[in-house]
Amino acid sequence: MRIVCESPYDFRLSWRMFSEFAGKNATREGSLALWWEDRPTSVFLKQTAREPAVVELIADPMPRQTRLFQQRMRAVLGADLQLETFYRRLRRDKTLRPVVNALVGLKPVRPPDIFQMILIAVSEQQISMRAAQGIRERILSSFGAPAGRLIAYPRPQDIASLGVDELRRCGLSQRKAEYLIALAGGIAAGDIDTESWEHMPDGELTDLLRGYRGVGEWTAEYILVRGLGREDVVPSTDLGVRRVVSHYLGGGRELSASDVRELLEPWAPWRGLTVFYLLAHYRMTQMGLDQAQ
DNA sequence: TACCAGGTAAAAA
DNA sequence: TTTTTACATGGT
Repeated sequence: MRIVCESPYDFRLSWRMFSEFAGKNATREGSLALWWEDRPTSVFLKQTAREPAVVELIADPMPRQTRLFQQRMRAVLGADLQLETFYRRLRRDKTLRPVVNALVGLKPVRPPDIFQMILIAVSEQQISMRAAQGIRERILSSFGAPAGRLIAYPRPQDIASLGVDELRRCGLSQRKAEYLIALAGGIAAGDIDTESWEHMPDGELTDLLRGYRGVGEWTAEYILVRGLGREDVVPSTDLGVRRVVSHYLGGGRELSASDVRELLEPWAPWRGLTVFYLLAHYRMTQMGLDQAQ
């Protein structure tokens, strides 16, 4: 299967950011596992051309409804995201110009499934990314579905039927286990209609999500920007966001959430995407830029 | 060892 | 109504 993406697009660079904490759900080299047509499925992705940007994809087993699958993969890759206007705007700023220029073709990769994103978000509440990753690995091992060498995240119906202590044994807190089981049950039963989330306006959807137990401001915004590709949404209370915004735009001083909102105001309607670029640049600067290539 | 890490809900004040 | 507390793991 062949996916043509809006260029510029650098798949390797983009995938690095996604796969860093993916554990057994995805490899650094460009494969991932997901449930598709009721089967755990492995997908292998590789960019074969730059201009136009083409990603070749092989799925195992191959989906029957290839059009829907292609649509999903386009969303995962951010195939329709156009970066040029965003770049033109950021390059007018002398601080952000080098950030953009170091990361040309970077797009946020979306988790292939919205419940997977919910699970990631809840697991990352409060504790470090590393600690959360360990917990997710145990959830994958215990309740995920092997697909080749990888493991697909459990579906809502898989989590809905669990007892709280089964998730606690993976390292989730009592509370988080309750949140996830209730959310999974709501989705499995159809009371929570994640399909309808796709086309709701940012503010309305954020409010809806915050109505669910376990989903506060941070989690709702995190799901919107990372899970649904909402380019303007920023979890401004997020410690990592406050750190990078301070580093690049705030002169290194400690920032409150409202400081973050104020400093990012000029970058609408790409505030979320701007922060993604800052986070990516910061991370790569820490690791050394050569490794990023 | 203690404390913090890409928060949240519920108890206490 | 606002403030404080418990919670889970992993790194320092």
